[in-house]
Amino acid sequence: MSLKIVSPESLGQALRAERKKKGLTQKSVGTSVGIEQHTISKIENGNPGAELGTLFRVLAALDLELVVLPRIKPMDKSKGDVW
Amino acid sequence: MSLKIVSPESLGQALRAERKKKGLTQKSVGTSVGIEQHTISKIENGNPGAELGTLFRVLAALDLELVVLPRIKPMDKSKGDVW
DNA sequence: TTGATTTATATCTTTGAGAGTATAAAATAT
DNA sequence: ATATTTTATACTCTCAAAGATATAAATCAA
Repeated sequence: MSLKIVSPESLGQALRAERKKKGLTQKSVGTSVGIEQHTISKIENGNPGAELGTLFRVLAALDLELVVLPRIKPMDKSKGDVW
Repeated sequence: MSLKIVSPESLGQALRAERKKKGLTQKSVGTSVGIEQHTISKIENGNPGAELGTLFRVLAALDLELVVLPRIKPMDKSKGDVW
């Protein structure tokens, strides 16, 4: 269901969740696209220095794609917002 | 409308489109989140070595977020697929 | 067309990523 | 509980990102 991804940390969480959902290991994912297991580990743990090239290889391995959306201001019901 | 983003190139295109939609310059975007103009230029031009930290700063500057989705297999009408 | 703004390139420096390899720690299975 | 698998860390090496600064090239406006 892919919640808001706004940081290397939340991205890492999403990637790990998708990988587990598919029953894959960091090693198998890495091997399928030529990336070391330790690199996958670091990305999933929120490494902000990870490279875009690496990210997209992981996405390819998991058969995922990205979408860019306007940030959704999380509604605060106490403020009486109506959506 | 944010098409499939599956590479540093397509990501760069999306970022550039969103920035222009908001009428901002690479410099203003960079300044707002502490990134050099030339760095924004490289990301928009598909630099695969760009860092995730940099990407999310740009997204913050543009008030955008990411979503991870399963890759949509582009339908081939000639194959008689029905969706 | 000219002048100004915006974007692309370039150099030098510092810093860290990822490959390759190894191993420790944690999680899973038997 | 113990063996096995998976994930996290560590170290060296090479390479390039981004900062800082400058300038060329392209785009836009008067």
